[in-house]
Amino acid sequence: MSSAGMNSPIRVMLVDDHAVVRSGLRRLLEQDGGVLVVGDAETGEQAYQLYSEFRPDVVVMDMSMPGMGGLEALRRLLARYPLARVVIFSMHENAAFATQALSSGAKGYISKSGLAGDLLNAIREAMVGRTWISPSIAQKIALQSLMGDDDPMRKLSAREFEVFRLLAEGRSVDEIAIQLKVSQKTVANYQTQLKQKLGLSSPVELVRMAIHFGVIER
Amino acid sequence: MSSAGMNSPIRVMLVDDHAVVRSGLRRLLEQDGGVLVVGDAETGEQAYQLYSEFRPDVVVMDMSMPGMGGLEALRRLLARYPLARVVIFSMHENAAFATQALSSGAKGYISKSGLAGDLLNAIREAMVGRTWISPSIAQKIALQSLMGDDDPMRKLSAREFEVFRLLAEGRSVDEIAIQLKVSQKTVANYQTQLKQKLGLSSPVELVRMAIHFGVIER
DNA sequence: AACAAAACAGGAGAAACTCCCGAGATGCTG
DNA sequence: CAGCATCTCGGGAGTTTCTCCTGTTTTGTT
Repeated sequence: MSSAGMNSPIRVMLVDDHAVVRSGLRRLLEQDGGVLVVGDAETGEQAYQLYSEFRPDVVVMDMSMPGMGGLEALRRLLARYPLARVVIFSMHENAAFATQALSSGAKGYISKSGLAGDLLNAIREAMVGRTWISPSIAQKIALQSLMGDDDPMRKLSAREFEVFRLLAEGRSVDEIAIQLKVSQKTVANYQTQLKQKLGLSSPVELVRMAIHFGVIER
Repeated sequence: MSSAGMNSPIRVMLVDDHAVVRSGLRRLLEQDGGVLVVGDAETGEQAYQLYSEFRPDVVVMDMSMPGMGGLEALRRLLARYPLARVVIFSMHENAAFATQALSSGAKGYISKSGLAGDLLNAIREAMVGRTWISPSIAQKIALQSLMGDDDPMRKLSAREFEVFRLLAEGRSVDEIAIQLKVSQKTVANYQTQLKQKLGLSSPVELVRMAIHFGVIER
């Protein structure tokens, strides 16, 4: 990182659907961290539109947002602005999500339940092109890649994972089709593929697997 | 209960698929409790066949057994021998199962994680025709019947509950049909009814409800 | 005995899923 | 950059699975 303290601050854009969270983060980052929050957005769509206006160095994005959701937003943003540096800030203390986010191109994955310093670390690292992961999550990923407890979730493509998640949350095929703006046919086909890839025979097993790997709560 | 201590022991039959558990229980009951274990069985089917041979005063039966399972075994046993006194001995610290067992005619519902004395209590009470429930479970049932947290599970008949449980565990309709020795048609129909009674629209919600009420783990 | 509830299952049509295929996009990799 | 693999997306056609309705038989209750 560029040596001492008198540098110009890192320009950050916050994306989170909860206004209070955004305010809190802004306060936190600006007071503690040599960061300037140049703008924020409530949804992935908005982030996508405002990115070119704010021109942030780093985007800090919540993962669970209404609408397209963080993962989808991440991928679209990167598709349009390949040089964007995005740090995912998630409530999911969970390897499956992290893997997905990172392999979709995120520069960091930070758990909301971690320390404030972690987020700053991630932002600073992202700024210089490196990747930073919450220690607790790094631990989990490392562990499960060492153990044979191999997460079948990693075999899923981004889109597949998305469909998997939505299915597990109880959305119907039609709802998902609408949300992702594709045909029911496509979603139905994804569903079939998922069952194959994960070795599932019933929708019920899908849910249980999702719960087991922490993709959904409860 | 018949006054003092010099009575002939209570004749008990143990039904549990784990041999070690049976041995342990036998030891426990015979040493501490004025009980004579006159026989045991590993499955519901076996219990059904051996009942008339052993003629126990009380049957102590595990609830989660392979094959037909404890609930089914209980109901068949009682169908054939209406005077049988059965105490259910379960790993499920859980009101839904208890309610089902009791309303199927069990004389007691004891949690495996409870005290040894509870089981003896239940056996002695069953012997004289009374019903005994683990205090912790009694608490739960009492609480939820006082609170409006009304367990929709109680609206299910025994058979419905069974099908519900198996579905939630991820069994397919066909598997269930075979296991319960009924047609797929019947199971499919139960499934539809369940969704209606419980207000479920997707298999996913079924699993979640099952987890919420402790019918399945995780 | 009469009645209600539960268990069981068939038929017919609707909905959902599977399997197969192919087109267009993107991304590596030699 | 050409070639090959992967991903995304969806149509067609057939199969399976649900749903809704109906009816019989058993069981339990008053």
